[in-house]
Amino acid sequence: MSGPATQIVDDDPAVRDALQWLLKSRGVQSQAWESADDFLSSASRELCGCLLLDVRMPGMSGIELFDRLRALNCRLPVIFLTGHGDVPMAVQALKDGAFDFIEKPYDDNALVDKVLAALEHDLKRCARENSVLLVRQNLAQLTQREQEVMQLILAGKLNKVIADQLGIAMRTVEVHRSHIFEKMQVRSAVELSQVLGLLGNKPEAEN
Amino acid sequence: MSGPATQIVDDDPAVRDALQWLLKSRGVQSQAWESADDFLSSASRELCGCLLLDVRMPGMSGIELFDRLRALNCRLPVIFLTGHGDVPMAVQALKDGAFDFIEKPYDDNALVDKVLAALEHDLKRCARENSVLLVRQNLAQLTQREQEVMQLILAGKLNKVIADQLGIAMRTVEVHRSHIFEKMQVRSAVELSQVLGLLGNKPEAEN
DNA sequence: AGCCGGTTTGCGGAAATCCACAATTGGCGC
DNA sequence: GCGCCAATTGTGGATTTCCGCAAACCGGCT
Repeated sequence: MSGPATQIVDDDPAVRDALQWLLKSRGVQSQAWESADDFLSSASRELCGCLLLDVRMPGMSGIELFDRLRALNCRLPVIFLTGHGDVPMAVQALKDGAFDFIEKPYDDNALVDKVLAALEHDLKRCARENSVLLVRQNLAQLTQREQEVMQLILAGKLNKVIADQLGIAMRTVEVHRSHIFEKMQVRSAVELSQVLGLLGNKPEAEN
Repeated sequence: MSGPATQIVDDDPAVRDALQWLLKSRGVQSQAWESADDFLSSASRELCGCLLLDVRMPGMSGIELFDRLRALNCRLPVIFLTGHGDVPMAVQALKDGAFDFIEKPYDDNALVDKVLAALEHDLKRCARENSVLLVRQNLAQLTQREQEVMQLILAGKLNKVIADQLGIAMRTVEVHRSHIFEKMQVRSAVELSQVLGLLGNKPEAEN
C-alpha cells in the first residue's frame, strides 16, 4: 500500500530484473509481473503509480492489457516498452491515452526520467481522483428529490420558481436546499456549482 | 474565411497536388504552402480546420513550425506526414499535442479519415474557443474594482463581508455586483461561477 | 403497532439581496 | 472649465433567503 510504485509487466526475466534494479537504484519502488494475466489477477486496481508494459508478450499483449485496464476504468499512466515498435502502433497507443512509448534498447536515464514524470503525473491524477470521489460520495447520499432541487438551483432558479416547477411549497424547497448544502459540505450555491464543476472536467481528455 | 479547411505544408509539389486532389475528391477544402515560412507569413492564425505538415522540409521543419505555432497560441490540430519517421519523433510530437502522425507512403482512406477526425475535433475546439473568447471579452470590460469584488463573490463571501474586506460600504458592493452581472451577461452568482468555470478547463492539457 | 427517514407544509423573524432614486468625489480628455 | 466615467455612499422599500420550532403524511422495517 505504501507510496507510488511502478508495476512492470514483461515476460523476459532478464528485462524485469534489469528494470527493477535500475528503478531501485534511483529510489523508485517497483513490482514485476510475468504476464498480463498475472498482473490483472493479482494487482489492485486502486493503486497509485505507473505501469511499464512490454508490448510483445506471449498470451495477452501489453496493448491488450492496456485496453482492458482502460475498460476497467483504470487510469494509471502506462509506458510501453517494445523492441519492435513501429510508428503506427506508437501513435495509436499515445492517442489511446498511453503516457509514453519507449523502444528497446532503452537509455537508462531517459527511461527513469519518463517513469518519474509518469509518477508525478499520477500523483496529481490521484489527488484529483480523490476529490472527485469525495464529491461523488456526497452526491450519492442526496435523496432523489434533493437531486432534482439541486439541478434547479444550479440552473440559477429562485426557490420560488423551483417550488412552482415542482409543485411544492417554497418552504419545502428551502428545507431541501439546506439539506443539499449540508450533505455536499458547501455553504452556498456558488460553492456547490464550483464543486460540481470538478466532475465534468477531466484535464486529460483524448485529443 | 469560408468553412473549415486543411492547410497543407510540403516542399514537394507532387505531394501537395496529390493531397489537394485527394482531399478535394472527398469534399474537403484545402490550401497548400511550399514552406513553413510561406505559411507563417501568409496564413491567418484565426482560422478553423487542420494542418497537414511534412516533417522534413528545407528550411524550417514541420516540427519547428508546429512549435512556433504553439508558441503563437495557435491550437489548430496538426497531422504530421513523414517518410522517415522514427518512433521517438512520433511520440514526442504526439506528447507535444500533435493530432496525428502518419508515415509516407500513406493510405488514402486512412489519411482522409484522420483529416476528417481532425476537422471535426477542431469544430468543437473552435466552439469552445469562441465561448471562452466571449467570456474573456466580458471579463475584460470589468473595472479593476469590479474584478476584485467578483473574486470575493466567487469565494462565496456575503456582500457584508466583502464590504468589510475592501473597506467600502455594502451599498457600493451591491452596485458593483449588479454591474458585474450585467457585464458578464449572467443573472446570478451561480451562473457566474459556471461561466468562469469554462476558462480554467482546457480539455487538452499536455500529458 | 411503533419507529424511522423522506417529503411535505406553516409560522414568524432575522438577515441578505435587489433596486430605483439621488448625490458626491476624483481623474482624464477636449 | 465642462463632460464623462469609475467609485463611492445613502435612503427606503420590495423581495428573497435562511432557520428554528412544530407538525403531518407515508412507506418500509421490526
